[in-house]
Order: sequence, then structure tokens, then C-alpha cells
Amino acid sequence: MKKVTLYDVAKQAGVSPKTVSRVINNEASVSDQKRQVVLGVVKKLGYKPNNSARSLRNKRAYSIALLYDNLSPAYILDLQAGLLSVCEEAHYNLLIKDCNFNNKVLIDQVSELLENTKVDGFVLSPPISDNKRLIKLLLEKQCPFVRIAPLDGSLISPFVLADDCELAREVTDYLIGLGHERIAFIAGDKTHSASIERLAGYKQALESASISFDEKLLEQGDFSFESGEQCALNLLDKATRPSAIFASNDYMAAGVMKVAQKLGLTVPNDLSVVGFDDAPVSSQLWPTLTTVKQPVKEIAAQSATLLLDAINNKEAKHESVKLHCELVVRESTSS
Amino acid sequence: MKKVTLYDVAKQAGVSPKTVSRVINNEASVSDQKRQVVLGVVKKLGYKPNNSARSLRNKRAYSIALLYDNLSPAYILDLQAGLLSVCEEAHYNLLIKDCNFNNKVLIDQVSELLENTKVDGFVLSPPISDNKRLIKLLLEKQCPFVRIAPLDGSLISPFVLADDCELAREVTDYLIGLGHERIAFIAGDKTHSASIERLAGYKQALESASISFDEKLLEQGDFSFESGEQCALNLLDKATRPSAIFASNDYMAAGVMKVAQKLGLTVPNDLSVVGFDDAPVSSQLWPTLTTVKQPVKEIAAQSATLLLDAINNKEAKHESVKLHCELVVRESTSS
DNA sequence: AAAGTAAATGACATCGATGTCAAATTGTGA
DNA sequence: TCACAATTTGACATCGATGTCATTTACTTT
Repeated sequence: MKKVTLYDVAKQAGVSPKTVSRVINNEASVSDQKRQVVLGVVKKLGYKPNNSARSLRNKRAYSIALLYDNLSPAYILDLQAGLLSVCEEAHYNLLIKDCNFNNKVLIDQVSELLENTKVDGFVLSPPISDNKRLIKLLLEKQCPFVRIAPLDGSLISPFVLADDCELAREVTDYLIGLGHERIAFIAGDKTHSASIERLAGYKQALESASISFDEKLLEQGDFSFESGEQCALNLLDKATRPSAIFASNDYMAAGVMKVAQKLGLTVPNDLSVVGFDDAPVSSQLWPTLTTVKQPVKEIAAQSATLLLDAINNKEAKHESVKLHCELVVRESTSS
Repeated sequence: MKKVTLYDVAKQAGVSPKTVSRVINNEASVSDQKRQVVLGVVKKLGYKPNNSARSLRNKRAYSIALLYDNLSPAYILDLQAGLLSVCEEAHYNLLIKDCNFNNKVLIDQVSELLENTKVDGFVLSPPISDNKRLIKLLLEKQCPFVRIAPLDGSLISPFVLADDCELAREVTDYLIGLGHERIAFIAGDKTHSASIERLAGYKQALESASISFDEKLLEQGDFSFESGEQCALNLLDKATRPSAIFASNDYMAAGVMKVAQKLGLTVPNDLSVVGFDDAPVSSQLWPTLTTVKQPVKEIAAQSATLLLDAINNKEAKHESVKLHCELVVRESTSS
């Protein structure tokens, strides 16, 4: 089973290679009759265009790249899975870049990828979605890119996000519905839009329920387990401790659970705890964690679709897409 | 800053393109003098060879692929990071394939990658490292590949693994040293060599300490949290329960912790628990989990190195490499 | 210094797909 | 039926790097 080229197809079909090329690329001016013949031969021989040759000729890589930083492994892997599903469909390659480095290197690496046409577009995951220098570079080079959950909601590029604000409101409503009034909130890293949105949702829910927002019930974390512990200590040490803590992600919520247990508080009887993201740890703790599941794979798939659109149709104007999260009630919450 | 080609370099250096090519590829027969001149110009112009053109001409992809299945996300991401570090160095691309599908599709996809020379070699992570059909295909096509932690230790390809057996022995010794005599073991999925090795280490340690192996203290899990819970229930329900449980990975150990807490047992006072892998969850539980840290990034880096060797030097004979794990003592164990 | 060998260099064709542009075919209207 | 426009089709060159093979240069040896 040796390699089948355009020429083999052309010979069998009795047409010129150029015509085959036209058929493959779905160009207009080919008679229906020849088109059918060619498609038949393509199928019969199992012809697949050679990527390197195409790349060379067209100066396109037929690859996109995902840039990610040190968020939760499960999140990144889900992103990858979503991107892969679309890429496979479209016969694109997915390159991955772990950007857990300093900016300088990132910029250089991206420049190199672009200059040597190794990549046609980028998917930026948070917090890279808001890396100013990178975005400047991509805009200058007119390289298509999609941002996932950016802080900056202007349409300099397509972007995709989840309805973090709405779900944070829903979580808070849920806690209020259980009878909680002193609900503390642990915010996440401010360079992520998710942090901002989740906090906003929390505040909105309080307001609708006419519960006044209490500065003392707000702690600033950074999405890490350790920051969750620290914030929990601050909150639970107080004379009048909250009856519920809403952490902006599951790692911090896990930290809260640890501190609660250490202090002899029973979750959920003495303290309700909610996380966000539905990370693996949320179902590996005891009690299991009430949390919010983001549609990460769908977010990624949408991003890939938008990116490929932008690549293949330069006129396409930028869109943004918001996808829905889902509250997952487990054992860590009660009235 | 437009693209610099071999020809630009050749012109500036006053030599033929072919000579530049020779220098780039480190071929022997170029005079030192011209070599220096060419290298100078290469540097000055910032020349980088065009991958597509090379690929096309040489029928090589300058890419390798990682095939992985649904193991722990942190593990996979560490593998990727290790592979990336080597690939970047060598100017290779890394493709990733989530093989969480049925075999048929996997085989087809791999065939396609090979037939269209999109990949020069594969890294197989467990349990794919022992996928018979895949290995048969790769051997037939004479495509280089490296296996990570295979069950089958024959040198049909290079492989890399960790000293699971030794560390499992060390963990068990450690527990024995703390005074434990009734040490239970929860085995993992049998299709992973790690399961076999870890069990073997456990048994060896018992034997050296003249503690007879007790069938009733051995439970069969599958690496999942839920299986850990189930096994723990079986073990702790017994009249004479073990004083320590050694689970073959952290997810199962987390399951054990949950059950212990539910049953009102205090870890580590009433029960010591040990995991394996140093997954994120091991430091997000309370008490934090004593476990074993595998050098996953190094394993991956070694794999990549061996694979690139095999690709670039077809005569190279296959080697295997064993890397060292490390016992991480945390809070879940005591005498 | 001539002859012969080994090393260095370059001209050219090639990998596979496709843009350019000219040629061939078809269709249209008078 | 003929001239002319519109549509299909194909010949050829090209993208950038490198294998092949012929040619030139350098180095021995007598």
C-alpha cells in the first residue's frame, strides 16, 4: 500500500492533476461530470492530500496551537480533548505549548511558530487570554486567534466563555434557599475573568435577596489549595463565623474542608462548602463537594470551530459565545 | 521581516544552496572554512529551515505523537511536559492522541498518520504500551516507538519505567518499621505493569520481614476512587481489620480515607494509609497522604530522547531505562 | 612535477500540490 | 452559421530543501 498522489488520481480519472486539485479543494469551475469521476477515483484509491506539500505551496500549516499555563490539569486535558475532536474532523493538527515560562520566551516561541508557518492560529486559555504582549503580536501579524474566558471582552478576536456569573448567582441563591445568611466568598486570582464573574454573581444574588454584602466575608485567594486554607482560617477564626463558604474553585474549597475538619467543624452540618469547576478532587473528598460543572470540552470545541472559521474565511467577523454551566449538588451543603 | 530561505543564506555566504544544506545537516564533507562562513550567515539572518519543505523532500514529519488513555490528568500532563521539553530542543512537534476510543479507530488513525507521514514515531503510555494490535502494526511498518511502563519487558522497542517494585517495597518496609504487621494492599488495574510491580514489592517486603502474606489483606481495585472505597469497605468491615492500608494509587487511597472517616476511624491514629503517584489530590486531602512520587517528567523526557534516537539512527539498538521514585511522607501514616 | 586518489562543491531534478495563464470547449446571439 | 463571451481544462512553474551525480579542488605519492 504505497502512497497515492494527485497524479495517480489524475491518471486513473483521465484528467489533469490540476483538475483533481480543483475537485479536492471544492473549487467552482469543474463540470459535474468530471467532478463525479474524480471523486470516485479519490475514494477508490483512498487518496489523502499530502500535508507537507500543501503546506509548502500554500504557506499554511494546517495546525493550530493551544497555549496554556498552570491551571488545573483536568481542565487543560478537557480543553485538549475538545480541541482534538474538532481538529480531527477538520484534518488539522493540534500543537500544544506549555507556557509555564516567562513571557519573553513565550513571545519568541510564538514568533518562531508564525514566521516558519508552523501554525495557522492560536487558542489562548486563561490567564494567557489576556497577555497583552502576545495579543499585540498576534494582531500585528494578523494571525487568527481565539481567547477562552478573557477579561477583556472587546471583539479583537472571537472568544468563548462560560456563564460564570449566572452560575455563581445560582449557587448563592441555592445557599440562601437553604437558609444561609452569612455566606462567605473566597475569590480567585484576579487575572482570570472567572474570578471577577463569580464574585459578581455572588454579589448579585445577595442583593436580590436583600442581604447586605459584608466585606469581612470576602477573602482573596489565588485558586490554590493553600490559599483556600489560609482564607478559611481567616474566616472561621472569627467570633461570628459564616455558615457557608463559597470558594471560587474546588482546590480552594478542598482547602476549606481541611481547615473545617481540623477545627472540628462538621461539613455540612456546621458549615456548608461549595466549590466551582467540578475538578476530580470534588468527588474524591468526603463529604463530596457541591460544585459547578463547566462545559470545558464544549468551550474548547467552540473555540476550535471559531478559530478554523477565522482561518479559512478571513472576512468572517468575530463572534463571542457563552456556554452554560451546571450546578452539581453533592454532600457538602445543607441547611 | 520576511522569510529567509536556504538560497538567501547561500547567496550571502557565496556558496551553493547544497553546501548550506550540508552545513545545516551537519554533514561531513564541508571545509571548516566554509562551514564557519555559512554558520555565520545563518545566525546573522536568523535562518530556520522550513519544515514543510524538509518533510516533503525527506518523507519525514519531524513530529512524534503521544498516545494516551484515561489515566489521571496530572500524569498525562506531566508526560506531555516532559516530551515537550525534549521536542522543543530538537525542533520536533508533539502531536497528542486521546485514545479513549475503541481499538479499531485507534488502529485506523495511527495507520493514517503513518501512511501520510505525519508522524515519525510514537510514545505509548500505559495501558496502550501493551496494545497488541497497535504494536503489531508499528512493528510491521517499522515505525519507531517507545513504550512507557509496559507489561511486556521484551526489547521489541525501547521502553522506560519507574522502579515501582523497589518503592513499593520501601513503602511496605516503612510501614513495618512503624510497627505495622497487618498491612493490607489494594492492587490496581492488572493491565498496567505498575500494578504488578507494586504488588510484587509489597510481597517482597513482607517476606523479608518474615510476615506471612495474607490473602485476606489483598483486594483488587482498578485505580479508581470508587474501587478504593469498595476495597476499603471490604477490608475495614472485618473483625480484625488491618492497621495500615497501602493502595496502589492515590485515587484509591483517597477512597480509603473517605471510608475510614465515615466509619469513624481516625487517620493515621486508627489506620495508616499510603498511596502512590503523588497526584494533586494527595496534598488536598486531610490528613495529607503519604505517597510515592514518580519522576513522570523525566520518564517522558527519556522516552522522547530514546525515540528521537531511534528515529534518527535506525541502527541504534533498543535500550530500556529505569528511573527512581521517591517516598513522600506526609500525614496519613504513623505507628 | 606528473599522476592518481580523496575530499569538497555545485548543477539539476525531485518531493506533491496548486497558482498563473493560456488553450480548449461550450454556449449565446445575430 | 459565424463571431464572441463564458466556462472548463491543462501546461508549466513554483514553494524550500536535499539526494544524485558530475565536476572541481586539495592532497599524496613517486
